[in-house]
Amino acid sequence: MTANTNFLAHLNSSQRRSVEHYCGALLVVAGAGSGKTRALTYRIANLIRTHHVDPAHILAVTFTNKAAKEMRSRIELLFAQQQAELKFGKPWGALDDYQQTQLRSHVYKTIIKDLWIGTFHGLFSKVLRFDIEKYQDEKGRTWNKNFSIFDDSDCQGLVKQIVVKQLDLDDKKFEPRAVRYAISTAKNQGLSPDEYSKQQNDYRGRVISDVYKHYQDALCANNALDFDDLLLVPVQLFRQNAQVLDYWHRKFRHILVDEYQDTNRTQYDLIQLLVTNGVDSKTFNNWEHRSIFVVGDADQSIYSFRAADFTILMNFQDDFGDSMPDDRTETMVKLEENYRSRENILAAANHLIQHNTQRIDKILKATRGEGEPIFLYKADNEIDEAEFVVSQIRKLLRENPELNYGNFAALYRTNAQSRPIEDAFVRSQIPYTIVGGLKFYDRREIKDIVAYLRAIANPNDTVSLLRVINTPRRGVGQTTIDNLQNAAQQLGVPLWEILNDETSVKTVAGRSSKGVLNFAEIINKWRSESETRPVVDIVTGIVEDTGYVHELQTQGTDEALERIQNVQELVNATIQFQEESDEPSLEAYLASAALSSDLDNLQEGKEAVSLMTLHASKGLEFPIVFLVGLEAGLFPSFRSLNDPMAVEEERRLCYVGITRAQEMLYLSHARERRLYGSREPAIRSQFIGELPPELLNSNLRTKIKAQTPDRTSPKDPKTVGKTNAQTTGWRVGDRVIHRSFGVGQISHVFGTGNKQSIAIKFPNLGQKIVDPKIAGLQKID
DNA sequence: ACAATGCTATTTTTT
DNA sequence: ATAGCATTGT
Repeated sequence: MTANTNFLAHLNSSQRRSVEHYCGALLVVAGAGSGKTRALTYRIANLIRTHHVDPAHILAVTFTNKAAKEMRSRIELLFAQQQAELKFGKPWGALDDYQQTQLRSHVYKTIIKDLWIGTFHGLFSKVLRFDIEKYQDEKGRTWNKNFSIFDDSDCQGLVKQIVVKQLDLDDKKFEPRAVRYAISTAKNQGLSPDEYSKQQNDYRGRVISDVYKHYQDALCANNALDFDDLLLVPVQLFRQNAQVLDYWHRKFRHILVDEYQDTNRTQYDLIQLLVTNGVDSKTFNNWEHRSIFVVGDADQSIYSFRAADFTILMNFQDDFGDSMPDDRTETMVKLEENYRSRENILAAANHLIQHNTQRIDKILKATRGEGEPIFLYKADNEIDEAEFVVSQIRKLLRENPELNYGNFAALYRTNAQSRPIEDAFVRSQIPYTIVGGLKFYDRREIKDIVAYLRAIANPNDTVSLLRVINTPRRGVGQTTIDNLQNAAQQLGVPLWEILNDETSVKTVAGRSSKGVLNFAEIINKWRSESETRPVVDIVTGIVEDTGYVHELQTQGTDEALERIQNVQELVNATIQFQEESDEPSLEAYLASAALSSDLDNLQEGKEAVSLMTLHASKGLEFPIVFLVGLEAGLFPSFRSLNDPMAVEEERRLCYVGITRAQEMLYLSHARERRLYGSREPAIRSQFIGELPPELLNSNLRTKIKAQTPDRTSPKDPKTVGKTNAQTTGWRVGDRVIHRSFGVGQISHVFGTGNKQSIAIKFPNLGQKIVDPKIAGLQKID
């Protein structure tokens, strides 16, 4: 047991309590930089090492694939380090490279391989590969295990088809994007088309529900699922098939969820079902050899647009925990010591976030000394702002030889803001990597090749077939395609059945049949090859047989050249996939491609400045951070301005940004910014005024002073009188009327007295959390 | 069947 | 500003 004591030694008491948690429920409220990844990885190691839990019984959910990868590798290292002592009697560092690799690969085979670590989407798409054939939806629709995963643009295309072609509606009035979003929201609330339909009583709602039905038909016809289905289908399957649920419930005895504040309803349902085997959480109490361990920070909840709901985190104590107050509870631990940022940075972050009304009370405690003041730069325009970033990077590099480009990050609200910064970096020859924006797998050429792969894996995937039936050009035009599709529809068979039948093609396609037949032949050839050959071979084979790269070469433009490069990168990606994956099937590759994000490719240790959105920066840290574009309407986004809860989310986003910084933080805003091509005047963000002025240095003469009144200040006339009459007495179930949201029903009450906030469900707006002191609430009897 | 031209929405954030 | 889209022309 010496190894154990050793390994728990460098943890503080809260971390230690988390790591040593064995059975039952535990909520770890983990502030930014408080060592939550360490808590998670150590706990998994401790379950296996101390409690002899079989790795195959552990399910760990992360927010990104990158986090999953990192978690695996950290756990691997922990075990490898232990075994270094056991097998070689030496500390890890004293081993040579060969011994290290040998140990790591041994650990991988015996432990890591069996752990289920991944994102919700990744993990449950894997579950579906096993069990989707046991699922049937309310209309009897079924899927098989070769299902395709449709990305956002595939889905939007489907919706557009339905709106315009099938229902003959105006796509100005029913924007595919908006309709798709509505369907997605319905799915995230766990509503099937029928259930959704029942809730609609206006025209628009009924149309959307109609589109939703057709949309499900289309997905089914393609044997395809969208992102939301990857979670919703397992929930429905678990509910309709007790044996399937029981199997996974027995398998996943220890469940860990990271970033719990950003889970949505469906994700919660999955966790709830797996933990309790379908029993109500409140009556469930069989925690023998079983645990649920979630880590999160309500202050970092920034995905409500994706239906994330941090009240799920705030309800954890009632759902799974002992519901005791904070000072007596056994099922919650707070990690409040911050090991990342300097005190000045933390003070700014703490100060800012206290402007929010709805949060779990928590403050980050500094452990690393005061540090430099925060610097605020007021730029003339976005170009000046970018040049400021450049000049500071140069200055800091000059003055601090230990720094390199990799220690810097520039964070912004929207992807479009990267442009001027990129331009400035190019001019100044500063190396940079940009994370996010256009994803690798969103590039046209990559989507083309992947469409071939999808069509090969899943003959019913008509969307993919249509994408590439004439790519590269093989003389198959729109009329031919229409004829083929009509034929398929008349016969009630998937398009592929027509393409695969020579006589049909010749009758329907006439002169164009040569191209169609050639296409079908290529698909057939590689479909049979795919049974034995690895994914790389299929990719290179497709590229070769279709003349895809050849066509690009004849074009010879710069753009074409870049596309060729990207195709080569795809080949490399498949090789890498094969090396890293323990199940290198075509289906598994396609799943990983569909669910991968650009973020996953961020290599640390590369000497380049990182550029990314604030959302993408969650979970990362950098010695020096530039937070740019702090302007009203940009950050906070103009879409949030009339919704107090949305502004709170923007503020949390700002909090996330600030807490990425370890040593130094630079904030900037421009007086004038180019937007859509024209210059627009800009005023600085309210968030700047919410930071403590004494921590800020600035290039301005005028002293910065707080201009926004403190919302909870008793000087605010609205908060006096009116509210004192009704600060207490809010109860779940009460019907209330809200100044701007209308009538709703209270679904939850958080906290007591002055710190109270309440969640209200509004029939059309969903759930909102409001501060009763400022919301102008009235109870209706 | 395909190229060229003009029009338009796009900008919140992403698994 | 610009890329992707739709409509038009060859």
